Amino acid sequence: MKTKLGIHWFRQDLRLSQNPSLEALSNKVDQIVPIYILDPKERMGSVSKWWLEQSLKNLNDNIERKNGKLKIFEGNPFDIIKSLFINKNIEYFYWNRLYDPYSITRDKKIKSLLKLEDINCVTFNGYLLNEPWEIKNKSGSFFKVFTPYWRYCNEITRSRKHNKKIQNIKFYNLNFKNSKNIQDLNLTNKKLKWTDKINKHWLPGENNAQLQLQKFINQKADNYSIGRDRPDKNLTSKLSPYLHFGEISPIEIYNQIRVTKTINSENKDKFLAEIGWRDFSYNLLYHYPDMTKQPIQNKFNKFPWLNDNKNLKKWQKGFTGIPIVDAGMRQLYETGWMHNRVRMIVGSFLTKNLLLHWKLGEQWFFDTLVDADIGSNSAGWQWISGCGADASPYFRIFNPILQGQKFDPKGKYVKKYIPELQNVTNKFIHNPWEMSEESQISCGCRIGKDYPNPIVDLKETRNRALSAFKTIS
DNA sequence: AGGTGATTGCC
DNA sequence: GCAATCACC
Repeated sequence: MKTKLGIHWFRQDLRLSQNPSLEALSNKVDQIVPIYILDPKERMGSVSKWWLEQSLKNLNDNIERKNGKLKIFEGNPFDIIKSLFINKNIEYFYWNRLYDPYSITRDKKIKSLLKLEDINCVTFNGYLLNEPWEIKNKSGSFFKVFTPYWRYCNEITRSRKHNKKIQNIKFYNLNFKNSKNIQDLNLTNKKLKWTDKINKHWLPGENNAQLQLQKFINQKADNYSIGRDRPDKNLTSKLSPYLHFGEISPIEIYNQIRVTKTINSENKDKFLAEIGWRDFSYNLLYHYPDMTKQPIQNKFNKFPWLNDNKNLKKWQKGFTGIPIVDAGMRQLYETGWMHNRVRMIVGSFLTKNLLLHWKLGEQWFFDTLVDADIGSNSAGWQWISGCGADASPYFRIFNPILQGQKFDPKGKYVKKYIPELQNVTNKFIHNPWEMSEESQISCGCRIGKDYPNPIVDLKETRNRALSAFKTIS
């Protein structure tokens, strides 16, 4: 009897557990041929490439434990997929959907190709809690504000039935002459020392994603509601990169958190809402496919952004003279990640105080974050810069001194990433330029020499931003 | 998912 | 003198 074969195309679903496409395919075929295609046209940042390489290795290890091998390709997915069926006995081709405009267009074409070739092609949602096109408000439109969006989505996600699937995936090692090894993809630049540093901070892969979730549930979730805002404490889940690469399913996270009795409802609700923000971002991106490049409020096309490459560079490398901003930017560059509270602060500083275009921030974050994700990243930048769907401009000009004092009261976070400020007293840790000359000398930090003066005046630039907003409203 | 400046309320 | 509160940005 002929063995029935099907291909599962791995994309941002680099996991074997709770993978709807894999589960459905297992019920249709005897053995699954797992493939991954590196699509050079897909936007991917430097740090993401590093993560991807690690994650593919981990996935392949898990597949090899089940006697298969992840087949890797590089190039235009349409052409590669077309070539896979030549002289091969493959009847099924399944994948989990992606929701960014590039993937949607690309995958549509591939789906019609497979139809022509008479291959059974079915796709699944393994990436979001809900399909963006299914979520509508009472007037039949999509939501533009998070709170009502989440009230609705949380309810339907909660009341949905979740069947625990029993895994019995059988892989098959099928040979293709155009397949490659992971290292042939050249995802990491060996000359670049940058990713060596990231290495120390992260363990990519499905197995580690599960450990990370358990660690969050057991050690952090109890203090999440208040603790999540404190960059000086390690109380966030750090699941974002795993979610981006699909090393863990958002539905699984949602359900596990929901059923854990030891987490009180306030902490649960706050955390689930963060998972909700991720879906909300894709809800926006689905309905505003130009969102990565164009402001959602088009009056922002007239906004008087400044052109100042020097200030941009100082922001990127963490030399603005504002401690909480610099600490955040240095954390990002060093670890590939930044605490969310600080992301908002540095975003507000770039777009409001420096008056630099939010796209510049979007690009830098996309290149340097381990969790760089088209949806969350562009939605976040539009939100903080005030051109997003629900933004009101003056509402989000953060005062980085107050933010620092409130969320990093002892300057522990600032000192961790800015050694120059090591011996500055609590009183001045977020505004060191206000120290007397004697204090500067006695704490070994002369402002303007050991650590820069603020590159802009906070009060002045706040007012400048407000008048800039007036010119377009 | 804020900030500012003015006013009020309290010592 | 100062913290809490509010209206407005």
